[in-house]
Order: sequence, then structure tokens, then C-alpha cells
Amino acid sequence: MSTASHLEKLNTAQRKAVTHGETLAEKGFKSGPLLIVAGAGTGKTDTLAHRVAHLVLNGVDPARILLLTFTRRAALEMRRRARDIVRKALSESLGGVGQSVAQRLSWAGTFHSMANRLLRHYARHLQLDPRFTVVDRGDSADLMDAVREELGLAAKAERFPRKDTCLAIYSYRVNTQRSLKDTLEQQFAWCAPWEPDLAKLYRAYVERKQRASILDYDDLLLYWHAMMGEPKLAQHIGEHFDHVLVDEYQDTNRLQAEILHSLKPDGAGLAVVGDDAQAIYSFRAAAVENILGFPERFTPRAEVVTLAQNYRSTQPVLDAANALMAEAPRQHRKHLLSARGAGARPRLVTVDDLQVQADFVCGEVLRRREANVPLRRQAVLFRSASHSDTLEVELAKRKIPFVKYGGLKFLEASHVKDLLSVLRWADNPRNTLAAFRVIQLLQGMGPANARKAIGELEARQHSLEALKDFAAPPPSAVEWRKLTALMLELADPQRPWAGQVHLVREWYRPHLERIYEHFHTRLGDLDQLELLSSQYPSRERFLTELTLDPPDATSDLAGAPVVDEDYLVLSTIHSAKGMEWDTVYLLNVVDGSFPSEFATGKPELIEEERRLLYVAMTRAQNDLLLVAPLKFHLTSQPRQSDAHVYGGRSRFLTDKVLKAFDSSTVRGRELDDPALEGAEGATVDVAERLKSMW
DNA sequence: ATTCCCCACCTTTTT
DNA sequence: GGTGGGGAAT
Repeated sequence: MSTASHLEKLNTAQRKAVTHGETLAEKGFKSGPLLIVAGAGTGKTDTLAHRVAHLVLNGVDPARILLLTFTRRAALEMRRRARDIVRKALSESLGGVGQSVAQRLSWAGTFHSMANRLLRHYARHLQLDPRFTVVDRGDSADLMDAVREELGLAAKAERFPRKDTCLAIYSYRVNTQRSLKDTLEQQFAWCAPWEPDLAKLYRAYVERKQRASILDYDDLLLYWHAMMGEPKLAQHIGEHFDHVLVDEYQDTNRLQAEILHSLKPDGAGLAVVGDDAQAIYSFRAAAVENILGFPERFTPRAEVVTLAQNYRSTQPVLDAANALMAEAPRQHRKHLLSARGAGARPRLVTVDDLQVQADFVCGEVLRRREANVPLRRQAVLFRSASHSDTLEVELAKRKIPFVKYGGLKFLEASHVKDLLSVLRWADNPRNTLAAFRVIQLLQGMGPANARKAIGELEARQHSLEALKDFAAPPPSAVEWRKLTALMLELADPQRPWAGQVHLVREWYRPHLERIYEHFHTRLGDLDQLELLSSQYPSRERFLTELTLDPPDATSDLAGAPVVDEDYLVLSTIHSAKGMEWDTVYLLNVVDGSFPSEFATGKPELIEEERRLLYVAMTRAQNDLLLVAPLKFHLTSQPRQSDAHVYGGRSRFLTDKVLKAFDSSTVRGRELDDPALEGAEGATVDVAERLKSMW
């Protein structure tokens, strides 16, 4: 296989990464640990996919490869590419093999989804109900809030931290494996006085989840981690996989790193890939030290292969990115070199305000489309989801179709949560969180009655039959019977999954109309949900996978584009990771956004913002445009105020960095009609004239 | 006990 | 501009 055609188009470093351990081929490639440091655009995904394919072509069983990625999308992509490589490498007559490779490569997914799968499998070893419910961030927060209320912490004289803050602290502490005290002191200093109360809250929160057979995102990792702490189980699971490959290793947290080490204590068969310059998830407790210290964690040290040949961008784009990173104090220095050569210099365009920015971007987008760069080869990126608001309005006005990634999700809409809660309750009758929500949808049923009803359910081991015997307050009696009938129907194990969402939707409709103002648009979302549900084989799979991999594009303003139709991509930088476009526009490149006004204070946070800008810039293949509005509204201002900053050039755009850019200014009226230009200097003070009339 | 209405507060990034 | 919490009316 050493001269195999699938290796031909790889460069030396890539080939080294792909074939690492080949000399041990007869032992199934179980070589020592490997770290691939892959700069932006250096063919990281391709290299990993080739490695998977290469392993398979050399006799490794795809079912014994664990491939951990950061998003579900990345996992699918990796599977697809590996399949294509294998298919191509083998003779055409064996075409079917490629297909089965992708299928057999079933252990490919996010840490969380693989955890979910393993935990359901080993549930009985963990005294865990295999029908456990996975709850998303919002539900976790609601649960936290309920506990917070019950403990009387909400009513304290001094403001107790809000539910989201409580959850953020909890999550950070869990994922970093630090003590609560340290977490508070270092990350949430303003909450430190509440430490004893928070500890109490978290204990109650954990108990509550356990009683209801609920696992939150963190629990998926925690349980997996705990499971790996039991030597027999750890060995059993570790032996199931000959190879463990991890993508985006720079964004793993301590818990995840420890899981990996217990899977492969000596590092045999372990290969991780990442780029410390693209570490942008520290807020989620990601530990860059994982990648920096990876080689030394093993004896002998792990092999390190560095990929620096960039296939994505032209050299001028990389010059800008390199200049930006050259000013980062702590890093693994690498200099990206383009395999594509010369191209247009990146531009920094200064505009008056957000409206001019939106106008300008629309104009540029259309101009490029005329020049045969389709919309889907262009993307607009920004620091936070709301930064595209003005642009979205403008795009809709000009009927330019777009899809937005990141930001508020479909699943966070309350009506969607209502409907899903019914299904969750039916799926796991012990899920009192869902029950609590559903019961209160009925008119006349508030928190008190809901608690009473749930109390009776608990007393009868959560048998839904108990619903029949609950004496609902007379005004709600009729609706209570309808709900009871619905729940019993859904709970019937004989009932096929198909049609269940429809059933719930029909039941829910009158409540929806009563509760919400514009119920029609919301009804549309439920139709979407019904459609989506038909793609899943079972209720459990639907609910879990929806939570672990929520649909991440919203495009309500311009109307959902039909597949294959051309549309512009709008995305937060975080959601744009790993992607690439011909042209990239970056909005609001000003201080307050780059770096985010919330990140100031700590040097590490500022550096992460720099990396964020770096990630954004390195998404561009040919054209990179940074737009800097002179007038930029700061968030977190008192309402109704028009507070903004002027000329806040991003501190990352130093004179040195700016040398890599062509700078220009665009004034609002230039966009309207160039023919009106040329009247500079001739101004009329209309206001003064009107006043002087009196 | 529920519901409705008003007021204060806060506004990042995501599995 | 939306949401969450508190208080008053039903």
C-alpha cells in the first residue's frame, strides 16, 4: 500500500501524518500517540480523512475506529470523505465497499453524542435508567431556576446570581475539574460571596436531575468520565477501539482530555489534530494546554507533525493573518505559506455607521455575484449573532436570500419547547421538568397545581395512569382529560413513532392560539418540526439527537431557501469554524467587537479575541474585506440611549498589520448615486436658516 | 392560586 | 427590544 494512489496528492507532512505507524501495519497500525499541528487551511480535514481511509485500506475495521469531532457536521464530512477515498483507492468493481465503510464508521461524532451512545449501552453498570433524557442548555437553566426557587435563594435580600450565571459557573467548574472556590475566585469573582449557597444549589440540582433521569450536556461527559474511572469498564471500552482520532483538539477541555487518556493510557492508536492559534472556546472551559502539553504526556513523547502549507487562501490573505498572529505574545509560531500564490490584497473599509456598512456589503455581494461568484461562495462573519441585524433587514429588502448560522436557535422558541416537552414527558415519565411545563399550558393550571399533580405522579412511580385520578380544578377539568388521553396514547409502547408529532400538534394548537399573539408563524415552526421528526427512526432518537445536534440555521427574514438555491451565508465566527468561502466580509472590526467589550480585562481573554479574528480572516480564499463602522453602538447601554463610540479602530489592527491591507473609506451617499458626488464643501445649515425665520 | 400588567434589568461565543 | 420578577386584581 505504500505507493497507493490515495497518498499521491498529499504533501510530505500530510503523508507522514496519514501513514504514521505504518511500520506496525501487521499489528493494525497501533503505533504511539500522534499530534498533528495543522494551521488554518492546511488540509486538516483531508489529512484526517485520509488517515481513516488509509487505516481501513490496511485492514483496520472501521467499526473499531472512534472519531471525535467538534460538530456533527464535521463528523459527517469526515465520513463522506473517507468513504470517497477508500472507494477511489479500490478498484471500481468493489465500489460497494466504500459505502459500507461509511456505514461501519459509526463511531464518528461529537464527544457528547458518543457519550450518549456509550452511556445508554452501559447504563445498567452505572445504575442509570437507559431511557434517560438529555436536556439542552435552556432546560438545564429552567431546572436550575426551579431548584433555586425551592431553596429560597431567589428571595434573598441581595441579588443571588441568575439562573444562567448559576449554570455557567456549574458548567465551568465541572468541565475544568476545578474546585468551586477556585472557579468563583478566578472566573466569577462577583459571585464568590455566594459560595456556600451555590454549593447547596448545585447539590440539589444534581439530586434533582438524578431523580428525574435527566442528563445535561455536562453530565454526558461527567458520566463518561466516571465510567472510565472504573478500571474494568475503562479497559473494556478502550479495547473496543483500535484507533481514536480527535479533531479540533485545541478546543477540548480537561474532562475530555482525561476521557481520552483513560481510553488509551499509553497513547497507542491515539491521533489528535488541532491548531493552538484557533483556540476560541475557553469560555466553554476548553484548555489550550491540552494541545500544548500533549507530546509530553506520554513516554516516549508523542510524535508531532506540523502542517503549514496552506491550500485555501492566496498569499496576501495569509500575509494579513500572519501579521496579526505575529503580535500574539504566547503561541506556537508558524508561518502560513500559500500554495496558491498571489491574489488581491485584503481591504479594510471604513464606513460611517451600521446602515452604510449594510449597504456597502449588499453592494459588494451583488457586484461579485455579477462577476460569477455565487452567493454561497460568499460569507458575512461577525463576532456575535446580533451584529448582523441591520444587514439582515437590508438583505431582506433587496431580496437577497441568506442563511444564518449561530445565534438564537429554533429549539429555544417557547412554542417549540412546549411541543417537545410533551414528547419528552411521554418518553421519560420521570422527567418532571417536562411535565411541569406541559401541565401549565392548561388554562387554570399554574405552578401550584402543577406541583400537586406531579406530587401524585411521583407517589405512584410516575405511572401516567395516575393522571386519570388527579382532581384538576373544575375550570381545567375538560382540558385535563384531554391531556391525560394524549399522554396515555403517546405512552403506549405499541404506538408507532410516525404521526406522534402530529398528534401532539393537534392537541397543542388551541393552547398555542390562546397563549401567543401571532400564532400563525409559530404554527409554521411546528410544521417544520413535524417534517423534521419524520427523518428519525424513533422518538428517543429524535429527542436526543435534536438536543445534541440542533438545527443551526435560521433564515426567517428572507424565507428559507430551497436546497440547491443560491444563498448568502451569515455566520458567527464560532459557527464558521472549519469552513471556507471565496469572499469573506467581516463586520464591525472595531474595539468593542474585536475584542468584544466583555473580553477586556484579562490578557488571556484578549488573546482569544485575537485568535477569533484570525479564524475569521483565514476563512477567505480570495477576497477578504474587513468593515469598520466609525459609529458603533455599544451593547449593554441604558435603554433608549444612543451611546456609541467613534473611530474605535480595533486594537489588533496595528500599523504593522494594516500594512497588509488596502484601506479605504466609503461614505453613505456614495452608495446611493455616484452622480450626486462633487458638491463637497457646499453645505447649507438648514436648521439655522429655519430658526432664523422666526 | 392564577393571571395580568408594569417595571427593571441586561444584552457573546456553543456541545 | 425582550425577558424575568414582583405585585395587584380576579
